[in-house]
Amino acid sequence: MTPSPPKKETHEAILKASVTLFARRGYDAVSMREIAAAVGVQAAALYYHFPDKSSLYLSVMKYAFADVMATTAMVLAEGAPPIVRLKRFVVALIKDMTKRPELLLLVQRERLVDEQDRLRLLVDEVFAKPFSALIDVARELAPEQDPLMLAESIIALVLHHLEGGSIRRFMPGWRPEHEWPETLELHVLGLLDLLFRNGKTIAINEPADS
Amino acid sequence: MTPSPPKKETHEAILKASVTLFARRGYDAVSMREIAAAVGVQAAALYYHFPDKSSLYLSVMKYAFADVMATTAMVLAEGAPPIVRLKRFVVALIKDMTKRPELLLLVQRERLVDEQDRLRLLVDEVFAKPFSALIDVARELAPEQDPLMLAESIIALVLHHLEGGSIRRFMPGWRPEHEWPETLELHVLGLLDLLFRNGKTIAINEPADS
DNA sequence: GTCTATATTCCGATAGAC
DNA sequence: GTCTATCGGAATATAGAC
Repeated sequence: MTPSPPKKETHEAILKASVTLFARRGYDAVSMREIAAAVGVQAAALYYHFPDKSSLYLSVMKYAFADVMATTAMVLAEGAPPIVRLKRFVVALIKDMTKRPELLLLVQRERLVDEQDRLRLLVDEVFAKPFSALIDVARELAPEQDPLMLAESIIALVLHHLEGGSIRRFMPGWRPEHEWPETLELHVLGLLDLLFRNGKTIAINEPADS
Repeated sequence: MTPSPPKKETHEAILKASVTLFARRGYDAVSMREIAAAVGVQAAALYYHFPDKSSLYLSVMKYAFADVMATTAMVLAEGAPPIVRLKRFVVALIKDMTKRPELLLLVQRERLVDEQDRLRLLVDEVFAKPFSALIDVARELAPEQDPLMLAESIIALVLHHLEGGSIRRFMPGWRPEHEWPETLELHVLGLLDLLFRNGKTIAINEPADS
């Protein structure tokens, strides 16, 4: 028998391995040979499944974000006071991005690209819907503020902490618990109480989520 | 005469051109030939000034951030109420990063690197001092909060907006004024008043800055 | 579908003339 | 200090056998 029998699922195996590699090291730094090695095939086999490297990358992005943000958007739409929906969104976002850190890395890298087509695609297919829901909540919660700016600030508070891990370790005063998701959750929810409840805590009674 | 007479300032010209290239496209995507072309010399000439590409990159980082953050740290140390110092810091940070967007890009890219030596160096030589000052202000301003988390959140509120430009343009509800520095300044200062002054505005009486 | 083999291009870096 | 010329290697991608 052949040492590695031909698999029917190579296509998806390529996508899966590519997500990890592209996320950790970026498009330029990852070679087709490397992806092939991770899958267990020769580099030439990749070109049977994808026409070239950049097409593969686009497929990887669609594959990686296929299901995300669906539950996140749902949390925002439920019938509850806006501050509660917002807090649930923050909790869900922290959990999702902690569970799949590659997604965060892919977005971080994509924000550095200036190919408008790719960005447009990513926004339309992944972010547009939950972001609209978040803007609606922001408008309801603080009508006197610019809803888009406020929505981005909420996202900033969550994502910047999660993205900063590698560099924050060296900042003066850093301790390991600064990397814990619970620490971030407590911190951001506290800020939201300060911002919209004059510091009074409001419970959120966790709904079933992802 | 030779068409391009040998310049004494080639060393700095290399650094200057490299800042732009590395910022816009990243370490891997920029070739030595490309840098040389931007300077107007042959690739081999670069190796007279710098031993190799990674050494060049390190020199580029030191060069780019040499003066920045110095004035920023000063703003934080002045004798004034902590909320005022914090607001001045935010204003200075927005101005600096708007004036030199390459710096923002370089930091964005560096946060995706996991070479600990490089990150350690960048933090020690560039960020440690102003960040410590920011933490001190945060501690003074809100003793019940974790100062490091709060400091990072302040930075998040500024940087995330500035970094998001390319992708935010496609978000639903976006308008051109969302890219204006004044819009961001007004927004963040408003949030700080909500957070630490129960919504009451406090003026900051701009000091002389960079 | 996957392989081996290879064409082609580009990379970082060096040698040596001037 | 900068040049021309080039080495050695690794990259993407293709051709054709199986």
